[in-house]
Amino acid sequence: MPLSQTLITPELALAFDINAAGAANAAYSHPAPPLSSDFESSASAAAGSGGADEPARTLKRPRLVWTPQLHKRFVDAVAHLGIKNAVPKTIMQLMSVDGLTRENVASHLQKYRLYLKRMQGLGTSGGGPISAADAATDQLFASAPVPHQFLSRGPAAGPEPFLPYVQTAPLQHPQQITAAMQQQQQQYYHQRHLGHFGSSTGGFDHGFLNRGMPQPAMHQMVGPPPGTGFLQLTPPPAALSVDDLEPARREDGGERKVLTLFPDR
DNA sequence: AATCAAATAT
DNA sequence: GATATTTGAT
Repeated sequence: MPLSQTLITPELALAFDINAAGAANAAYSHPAPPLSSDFESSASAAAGSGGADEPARTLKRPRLVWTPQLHKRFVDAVAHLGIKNAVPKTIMQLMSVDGLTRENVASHLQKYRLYLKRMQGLGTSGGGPISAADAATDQLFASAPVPHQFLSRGPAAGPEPFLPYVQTAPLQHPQQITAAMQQQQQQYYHQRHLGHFGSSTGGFDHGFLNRGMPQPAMHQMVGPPPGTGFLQLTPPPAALSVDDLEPARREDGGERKVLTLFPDR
């Protein structure tokens, strides 16, 4: 283990960084220019200088939360790349979410592939039982439509014609965005609570059957359950930086503190 | 160097 | 339980 790192604990360094970003956070509302220089985008600089004081590599970034919005971006990216080119690096680049790392994508991609594989198997025949563990992890994946090409057996399709967000779409009003996001959030939590497949005979209630079906507004179940903390990376109309969000705090005990972009309620 | 899938860790 | 990290192979 590198002795050079032991002088400053990750917590200390992290706290330091929070303070540095604090001023910017105060003015949350205006579109924060990508502060991304701190993290992995500075890899080249770090390599060049060879200095030991590069925080980017030393610092633990907060654990990424794959919101339905973010996942949708992921799926779109994969779809547009075509299965051939859909590898972590390119996916990450296409998504153009600031602060998103290749490893974030790789990890997610691995899970997503397992999900797709399971789906194909279940297509025609009765299909074997899905493990409880698998079913539990499908929540997120069910939130975004699965492009048809993913389920086909034939040779991989090429990149799709239209490109969605390489160029930033014209901005909507912040209020509208917030509202839309909240709706999706509600839906997400709705699924979390009522989720699982209750169906007994025959019909599965897989998420992709929900394609385009607007859920009637339910009771007002809002906001994350208190106590469950997470950091949300928002997949932005324009690239947003993770740095814009207050990093989740990790303590030695493993306790995590929360932070969400959305107003609590 | 990237990627992948499986196992394992947090 | 969800995500990260490690591992070993290509």
